[in-house]
Amino acid sequence: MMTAADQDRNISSSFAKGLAVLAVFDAETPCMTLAEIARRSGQDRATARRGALTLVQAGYLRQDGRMLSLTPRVLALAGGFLQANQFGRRVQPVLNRHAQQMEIEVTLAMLDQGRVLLLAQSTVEHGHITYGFTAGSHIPLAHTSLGRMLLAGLPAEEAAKVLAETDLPRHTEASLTDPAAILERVAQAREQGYCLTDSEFESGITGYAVPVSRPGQTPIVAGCSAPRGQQPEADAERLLRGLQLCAAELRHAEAVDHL
Amino acid sequence: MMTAADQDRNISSSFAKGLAVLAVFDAETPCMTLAEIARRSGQDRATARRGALTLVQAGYLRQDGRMLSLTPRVLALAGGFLQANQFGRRVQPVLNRHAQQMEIEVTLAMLDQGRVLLLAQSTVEHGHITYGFTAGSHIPLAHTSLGRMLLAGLPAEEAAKVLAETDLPRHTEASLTDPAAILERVAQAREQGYCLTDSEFESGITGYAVPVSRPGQTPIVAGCSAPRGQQPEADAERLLRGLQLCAAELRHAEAVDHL
DNA sequence: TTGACAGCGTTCGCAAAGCGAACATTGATG
DNA sequence: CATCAATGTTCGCTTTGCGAACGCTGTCAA
Repeated sequence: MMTAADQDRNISSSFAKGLAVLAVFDAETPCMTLAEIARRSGQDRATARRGALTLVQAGYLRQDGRMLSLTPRVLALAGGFLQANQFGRRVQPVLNRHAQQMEIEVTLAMLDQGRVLLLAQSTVEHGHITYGFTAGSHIPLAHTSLGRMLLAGLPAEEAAKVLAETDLPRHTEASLTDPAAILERVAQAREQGYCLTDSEFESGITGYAVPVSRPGQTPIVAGCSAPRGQQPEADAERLLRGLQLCAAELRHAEAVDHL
Repeated sequence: MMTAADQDRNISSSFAKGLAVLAVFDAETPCMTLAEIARRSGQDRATARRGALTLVQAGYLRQDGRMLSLTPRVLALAGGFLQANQFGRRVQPVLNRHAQQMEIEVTLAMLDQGRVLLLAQSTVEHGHITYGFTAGSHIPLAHTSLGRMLLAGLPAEEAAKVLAETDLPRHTEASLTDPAAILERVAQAREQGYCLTDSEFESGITGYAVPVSRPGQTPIVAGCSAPRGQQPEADAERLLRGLQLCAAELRHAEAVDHL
C-alpha cells in the first residue's frame, strides 16, 4: 500500500525520531518525563519511550525515577565538532585575547533554525554576568545585535523570510515587534557593517555585533554586550573597533571559513 | 528464527546505530567518507549510509561531495546540557576567576568510556598553548593528571578494571606503560588528595589535578598544566593550592553535584 | 591497451523492527 | 469511594531498513 508521499528509503525514520527526542532537551528544561518528551517532540508516547530508552542505553540520557535528563556525554558530540574545526587553537585564543583587551565578554555566533546559535565565548573576570549562555546556547534572533547582524549577512529577501518564520516575543518594553521595523535595522546593519541594539533583550544592556564571515559565506558574527555606560558613543566606538579587529583576525586565520 | 538473546523491544536498534555514526566523529578526523564511517562504527556500509543521510537531513552532518563532516548544530545538543546544569553561571565564572588568579588555564573533567571527558575550561588569556582541547574533548586516562585523579576517585578495584580495559599508548619516553605502576600513582593520588604527572603526555609539561566531587559521587576533577619551570616544587604548591580553592568553591556552589 | 582488482556508493527482496491502538497503572478530584 | 485524566507499557500488524548483490571508478600489472 505504498503511498504517493513515498518516504525516502535512504532516510531512517526511527533514527530521525530518536534525534528529535535528543534535541528536545535544548531548552532550559533540565529534565522531563516521557510524556513531556513525547509532547515536545510531537511523537507518540511509545515512540518517544523507545527513543529515550535507547538514549539511556547509549549513555546520553540518565533516568532518575520517571525523570530523564542529559548526561555529560552529549558534550563529546560537540567536542568532535570543536576539535575538527580547531576551535581550541584557532578561535578560542583569538576571542580570549580580544576579550581581555576590550575587558568584555566576546561571543561568536551563527544562524540555526531561526535562532542564534552561540559557537564560542570568551569571558574575562570582572565582566558583566549575563544570563549565563555558553557555546551551544540559543538566543533570540530578532532582538539581539548578534541576531540582526546575522540577518544582515543574508540577502535581504531571505532575511525577511527567516524573520517571518520567527515569532517575536516582547522581552522588554524596548523590543521592536514590527517585522518591518526590525528589517530596517537589519538593513542598516548591513550597510554600516555593524549592529547595535539597546535594551531590546535585556533592559539596560547594549549589544554590539560585527560580521566575521566574508560576504556570500554562511553568516558568522562576533559580538558583545554591556550595561549602557555614561558615554554610549565612546563605548560603542571602542567596542566596535575591538570587535572589528577580532573579526579581522578570525577571518585572516580562516578559522571559520567552512562552517 | 528468534534467538534466545532476545533483542530488547524497548530499544530502537536503528537509532542506536545512527547514534554510533554520529559518535564516530569524536576523533580529530574533520571529515570522512561513507566507507570510513562504516568501518569506524563497525557497521555495514549501507547501514552507515542511511544513518549519515539521516543526519544530513536533520542538519547535524554536511555533505561535500563524498565527504561528510559535522555541522555546528551538534553544539546545540551540548548546549542543552550546559544550560540545564547552569554551567554558564555556576561553573564557568568560577573557573575563569581562579584561572586568572593562577594565571593558567583550568579544566574540569570527568570519566567517559575509559577516557577523560573535558567538561569545561577557563577562557582567560594566558601564555602557554596546549593541544587546543575544548569542552567535549577526550584525553587519555592513564597518562594525564586529570585521568589519574579521576581513577583515584573510584574504588581501587574499579579503577583497576577501568584501567585494564584501556590501552596504554606511549605518548612520550616518560609515559608509564605498566598498569601496576600507574595504579600505584593513582593510589598515591587518592591518599594525598592531588595528582601530579610530568611529561607523560606532552614532553616537558607538568599536569596538576585535584578532586572536585565529594567521596562516593561520580568523580569530577579540576586540573591545569604548564611547562616545567625553574622551581617545580614552588609551582606545584602554588598551583595545587589554587586548584584546591577552585574545587572547594565549585563544591560549595553545588555546581557539579548531579553529574 | 586491457584485464584484473580493490574500494566505493547505491539498490531491492525479504526478514524483523517498531508503530500505535489498546491495555495497565498511577494519582488527583468531586 | 468512584471518577477521571494522565502516564507508562504491551503486542499484533505493517512498515522499515538490513545486507547481499550490483555497477561504477580509479589503480596497478601484464
